[in-house]
Amino acid sequence: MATRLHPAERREQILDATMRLVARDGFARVTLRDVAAEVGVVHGLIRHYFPTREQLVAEAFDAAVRTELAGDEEVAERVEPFEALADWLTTTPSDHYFVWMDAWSEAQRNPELLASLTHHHRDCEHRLARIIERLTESGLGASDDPAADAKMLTALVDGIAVQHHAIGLIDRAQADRVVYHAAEDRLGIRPGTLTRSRPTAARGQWVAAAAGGTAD
Amino acid sequence: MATRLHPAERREQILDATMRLVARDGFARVTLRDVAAEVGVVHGLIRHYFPTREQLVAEAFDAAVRTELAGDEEVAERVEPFEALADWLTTTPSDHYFVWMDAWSEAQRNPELLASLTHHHRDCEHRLARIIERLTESGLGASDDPAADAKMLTALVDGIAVQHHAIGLIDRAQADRVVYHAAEDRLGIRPGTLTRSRPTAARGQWVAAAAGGTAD
DNA sequence: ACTCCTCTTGTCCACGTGGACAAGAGATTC
DNA sequence: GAATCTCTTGTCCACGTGGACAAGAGGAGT
Repeated sequence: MATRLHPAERREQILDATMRLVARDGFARVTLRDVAAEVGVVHGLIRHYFPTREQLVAEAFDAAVRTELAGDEEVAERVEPFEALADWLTTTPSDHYFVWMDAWSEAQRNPELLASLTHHHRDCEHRLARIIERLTESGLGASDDPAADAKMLTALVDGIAVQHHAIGLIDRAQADRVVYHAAEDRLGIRPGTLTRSRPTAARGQWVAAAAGGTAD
Repeated sequence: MATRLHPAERREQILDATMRLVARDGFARVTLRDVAAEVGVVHGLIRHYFPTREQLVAEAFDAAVRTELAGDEEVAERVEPFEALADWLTTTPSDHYFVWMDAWSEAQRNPELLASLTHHHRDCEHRLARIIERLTESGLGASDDPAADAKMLTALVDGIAVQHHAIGLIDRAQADRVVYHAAEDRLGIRPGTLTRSRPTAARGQWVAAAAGGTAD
């Protein structure tokens, strides 16, 4: 039925399909048969590429985040620090955050996923620390301890994302305001400097807009 | 087999058992049969009390949080503001946070759970705002907008909890430090004033210590 | 044309799932 | 003591699950 693909392509196709389903249904609810149906093959084939369901979802998460973050670092180095900072603080689209939140709880039962999560979280934090360093170097802001400030702001962004995306307690504008305000305060930036520059979800989304949910 | 209980007792027993399992396995993995086995009854009985699995877990979460928070408000009003603040910011035990994190992602697929989550999150935030008000009234701190500061600190605490409990990126001391420092900074409190007073998890835990995990 | 080799399929299994339901057990009421 | 009501049980169902496996399909290399 399905035309024969190069193994690498097929693999990637499976990982993509997996993430699409994880974004919609959560890690725990994605079955091999769902993934197979999404790809358009028989469920036995999924097992041919990934020995267990756990490995499949962990690898899919890792690949997806890797893709999501690819190139961001170079972009962040090129644009001016304020824009890089504002982007870092606010541009993660909603469906990506659902996956992160789900990963937080799923990681307790999936060591591979935990490892991936730890690695990428640390990576994101380092990137923010680098932006803060550039900010300090160029005299646009001040930070005694970029790593500590990055850690605090990372936590704040995650917590605000929960309030916005998961609980729906605040809208996007409020979420931006809280985060920008805290960053300006913490980094000695004149209030009102940080603004959202990129439109939401400039990067590719996992869940097609056709699925019916709003993009934000 | 199981001795006959008053309906209300039996109900509560089922809700307790459910939360114990949710804390261990996550919302998505708790089955009616698991709950029945935990209580020591037949799985049909669970259905007698709760028509669907969704309602069971949502109600269990609601009841558990209600119990967890009961009395805290009165305590917070009695003790001095610094202690109330420090307690609010840091005393939630690990297994409780696992449940909260799990609820964040589960809420996307369980409207009742979302409603409960929204309600309790708002409640927690209000309680913190009240503590901040008392702080300002007594001249121990300053806040132009207690609600906004409470929102920001709530988000920070949640985000730090993710880094500590879920990802294991930082230890408890670091987590405390970040949160206390941010609160002191935000509320005009002299650095180093806030300290952890209560031992961890003074309140009842959902997962027995005998389960093997550390209490923190 | 032939042989490999890997991708791909279809089918099988034992098991667990949420849900349904009739029958039984216990207390309460009359 | 009999009727009633609700809690409780055991058993049944159709379905979906992860996993296993033999057989087939289709290129690549010779």
